[in-house]
Amino acid sequence: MGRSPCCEKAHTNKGAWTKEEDDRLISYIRAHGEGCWRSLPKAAGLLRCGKSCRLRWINYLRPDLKRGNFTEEEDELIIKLHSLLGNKWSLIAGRLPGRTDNEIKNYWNTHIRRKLLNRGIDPASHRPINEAAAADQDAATTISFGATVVKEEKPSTIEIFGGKDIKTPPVQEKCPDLNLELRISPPSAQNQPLKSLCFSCSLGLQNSKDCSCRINV
DNA sequence: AAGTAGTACAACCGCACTGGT
DNA sequence: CACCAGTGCGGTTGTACTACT
Repeated sequence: MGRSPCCEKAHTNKGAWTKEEDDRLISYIRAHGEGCWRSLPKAAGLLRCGKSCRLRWINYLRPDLKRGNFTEEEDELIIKLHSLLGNKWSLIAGRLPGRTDNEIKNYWNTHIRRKLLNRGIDPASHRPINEAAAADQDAATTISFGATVVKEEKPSTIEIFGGKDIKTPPVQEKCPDLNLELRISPPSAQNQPLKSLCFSCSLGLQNSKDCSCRINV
């Protein structure tokens, strides 16, 4: 049995949003707030599916969005976060106020990828391109993922970013040279007094090779 | 000026996850 | 426990714009 479609496609608009549609969406959300995207289009008088409304609002219409070019600092932060998190665009966006996952994803694919390639760095692994190619060959024959070999069959839940749970995949697929052995511990263990944290630790990646504060030592 | 290639980004699609029943 | 609806995420596509020939 298949999942029912998210909307009645025969009666929905697709493609670029018009100014009038934007205005309708903005005024509806201002009046009623976000939530219940499925029923929103009908209530707002929009011939769009809820998904489309949500995307338009989150990626384009939200008042707290920072439009315009990325700064050099933002570039470096994205690269750093990507090396730690992989293609977890929503998590990366969470560390960049005013930026959306879609925006960062697009920016990565159009600008940063090229920038890293020009530096001779493989954008997927964040290793020098020669080394990354060699690692790829290894992976093709041994199915090894470098320093981190994940044996568990089922995903486990880890907590990072102030309480948001994410699932780790059963296979570690990104940044093979990074130790992403994330701390899984009862809440009591997380209530250690806070030292001043380095960048990696502030992300919940205490055992990362990038850790400079050695909080766990 | 016209045609073509490259780039940037908005939007769509499909799948996974979550919570309610 | 299974099922389902709603939502969120990541990958991909479509298209407008710009640069180049």
